[in-house]
Amino acid sequence: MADINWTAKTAVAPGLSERPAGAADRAGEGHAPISDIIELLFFAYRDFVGDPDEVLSKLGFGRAHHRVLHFVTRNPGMKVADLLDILNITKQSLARVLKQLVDEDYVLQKEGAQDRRQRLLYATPKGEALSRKLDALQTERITRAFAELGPGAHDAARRFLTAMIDADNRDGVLRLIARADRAAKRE
Amino acid sequence: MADINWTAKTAVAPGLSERPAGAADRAGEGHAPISDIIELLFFAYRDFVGDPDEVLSKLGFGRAHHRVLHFVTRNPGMKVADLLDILNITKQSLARVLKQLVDEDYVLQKEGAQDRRQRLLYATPKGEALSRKLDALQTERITRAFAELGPGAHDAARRFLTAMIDADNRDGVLRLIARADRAAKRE
DNA sequence: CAATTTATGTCAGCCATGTTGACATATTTT
DNA sequence: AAAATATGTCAACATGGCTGACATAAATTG
Repeated sequence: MADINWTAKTAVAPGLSERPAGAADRAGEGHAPISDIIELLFFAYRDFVGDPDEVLSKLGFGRAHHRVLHFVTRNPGMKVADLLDILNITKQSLARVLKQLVDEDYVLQKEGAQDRRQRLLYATPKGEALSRKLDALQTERITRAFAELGPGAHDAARRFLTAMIDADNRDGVLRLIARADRAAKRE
Repeated sequence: MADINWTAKTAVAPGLSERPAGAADRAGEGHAPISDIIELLFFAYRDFVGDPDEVLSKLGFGRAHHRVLHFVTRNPGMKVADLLDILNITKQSLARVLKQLVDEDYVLQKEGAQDRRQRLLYATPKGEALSRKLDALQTERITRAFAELGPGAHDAARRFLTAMIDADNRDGVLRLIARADRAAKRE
């Protein structure tokens, strides 16, 4: 990850680059514009997905594999159609990465008990281990952030992120998360 | 955008899909695990970048064009090298989208005054207009979220997102944002 | 001044992951 | 028996990352 050294010894803002940033810049006159959130979200997300990417690339996998593995591990026995809805991609796109995960024994598919057309998805122990490893990297970042920010940060972050989701998707997402949390607790 | 109907009439959690979600699920015994943030971030970011994507595709552009146009508009006169550092991509990747933006008169390049090797980047009026339009979509989502959440939400979100950025990048990012904000205010 | 470094551009090709369209197969539903 | 559903698959294409190699002009340095 390269760092940002936008030193700007240009026509625009010459000599400003050595000024310290931080609270002083935000506390000034007026409130900061909303666009700070646009950019912070870009940078935060970039770093957030960057950690797992390094591990994945060593295995010949990419972000797409991570997403599939994550949701399958969190929701054992989910249908292919459910995964497609969550990821919001076509079945052909999913097929490519899913096939690799199945072939390399990270995920397995079981015929549905009630409906034998279904291929229910489960993470193998190998898959669970990788999923845990990848999630641990992201969890570490989040935990560090919350530790810095003090109590209430988790709740604030959750509410902010929830409010950023399309209104008609929010309930589905919360339901998904709640169910997976309950299932995880029962183990 | 498809919605999520993870109905789960499967072996795992039969019949749970009709339960309402929300506060009740979170307020229960113990605190929710961190993984909710992982998933909320995924869904929030997906929707967040989804809005501009629709507009962009009509113009034959993609997300990459948006990013370039956004940062160039916010930081007029920036060097190509600075943009590369911000986006964290190779110059070859940048060249592809930048060339299109220049060819179609959204961005222009001026020779640097002090250093004539530099090609300083500026958005044209056409480019600024598109940038504003795209940013407006994202701003709308953010503003709606903050309105729902009440006062303090903006600050909480900013602090959370900042804390999620790699520590060694944070100052650079904050500096970048602060400078662009000041420049925008002077206009 | 000559040599080197720097800022940028460019060609060529590869890879990951999205897309559309068409079609196949097994199973369930009507 | 017919239709709908869940899933898989083939083929082709687009976007936007990547690497490696090389080119040019301008600035910097010995």
